[in-house]
Amino acid sequence: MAGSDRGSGTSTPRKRADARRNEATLLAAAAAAFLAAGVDAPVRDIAARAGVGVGTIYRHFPTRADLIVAVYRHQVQACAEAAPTLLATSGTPHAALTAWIDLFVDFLATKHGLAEALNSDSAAFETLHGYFLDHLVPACAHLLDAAAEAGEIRPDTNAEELLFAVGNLCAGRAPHYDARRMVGLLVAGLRLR
Amino acid sequence: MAGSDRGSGTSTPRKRADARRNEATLLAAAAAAFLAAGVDAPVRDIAARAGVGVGTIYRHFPTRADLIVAVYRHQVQACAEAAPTLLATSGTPHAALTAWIDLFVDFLATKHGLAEALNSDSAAFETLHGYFLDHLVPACAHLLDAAAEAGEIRPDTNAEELLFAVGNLCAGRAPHYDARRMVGLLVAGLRLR
DNA sequence: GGAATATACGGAACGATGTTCCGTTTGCCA
DNA sequence: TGGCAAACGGAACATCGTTCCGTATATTCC
Repeated sequence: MAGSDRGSGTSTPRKRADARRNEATLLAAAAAAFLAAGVDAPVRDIAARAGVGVGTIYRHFPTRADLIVAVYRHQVQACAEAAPTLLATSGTPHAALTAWIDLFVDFLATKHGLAEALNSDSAAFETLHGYFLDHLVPACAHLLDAAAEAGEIRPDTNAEELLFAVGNLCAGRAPHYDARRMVGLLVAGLRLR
Repeated sequence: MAGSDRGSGTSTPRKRADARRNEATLLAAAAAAFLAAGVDAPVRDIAARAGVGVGTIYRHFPTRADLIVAVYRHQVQACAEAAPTLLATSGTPHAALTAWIDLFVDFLATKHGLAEALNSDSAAFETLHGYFLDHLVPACAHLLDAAAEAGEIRPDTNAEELLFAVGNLCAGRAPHYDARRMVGLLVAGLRLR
């Protein structure tokens, strides 16, 4: 986690100093651009913010998904790690599930275009899709299992599908639309009656 | 509804024959293009299919939303009109609601990109948004009211928000994602327990 | 310290797409 | 039939993602 000059197995020769510097600059620039214009911010804008050419972006982050993942990696990880904690501190598994999904919704709601990108079937976003799924599905499945075992929800619920649905509900904004409430309805629909 | 040469109040002079012909051709071409490539089909493709220049498209349908509305107008109307029928023939209001929403989902699911466009907050799609809302919200509200009155669902449900959520759930496709099931969960969440 | 070399950089260039604009064509009416 | 307003076509412009290659520079080796 802390190491930075080791690749997978075969030793990666270590990148040039300017390359590492640019990568960090680019990450900061992208974060700023995403905040200002959403995750669809034009490549040229990000490059300009970082003071580099567009080629440099593509060299470091071949697809937009790679850049998005790099920018939000820590927040996704934090979200995933919150699941067991919530399960331990909440009254019931269903309460923990609800709280955790709220966390996820809060995360998505503050990133314009992220939910849309997440649910795009474009091949370019497959990496993004995969990253989120790899990290968040196990966390969600854990909560789902606990709630199912406690007899609170129907046992056949698929974590991947649920997260995808939540992502969809968070995509798009409208005057009288509250994604949180709709997600709440969805989670309520999970409950056994 | 059947008249075609009257504007609002001041008499519209009636369009030229070639203009009327092109409009019909364009509608057919757009329908075909939407079917083949989704509602985001390139303007040039539609123009080519119709054998007209791109300028002609913009003259008849200033925004893509106008074109989409024109293409799907009849289906939307049919969907709206199905609501009272379903209410009369279904066992319970909630059953009618479920059936009607299934209808809506089926409609959306067969139009690639429509749900996405519907929930886009882009100003260009405001017309589309408005059209769907104007026609479908009353139909849905009717069913919602009936179900609420029968004590089947929570009475504070907003039709516009619900439809928007259903649209969102239908946007985006993934290997293990079934929009119908998720919509079912959402509607189940409406029920009083 | 001073080349040699691989690495990284910058930005021009290309293709796709939406949108506008204006010279040309054509239906319509007198 | 002549004239004009309506409509047309498609070139032209703007934006954006993506690629590519000549140039610059960090690193290494002597």
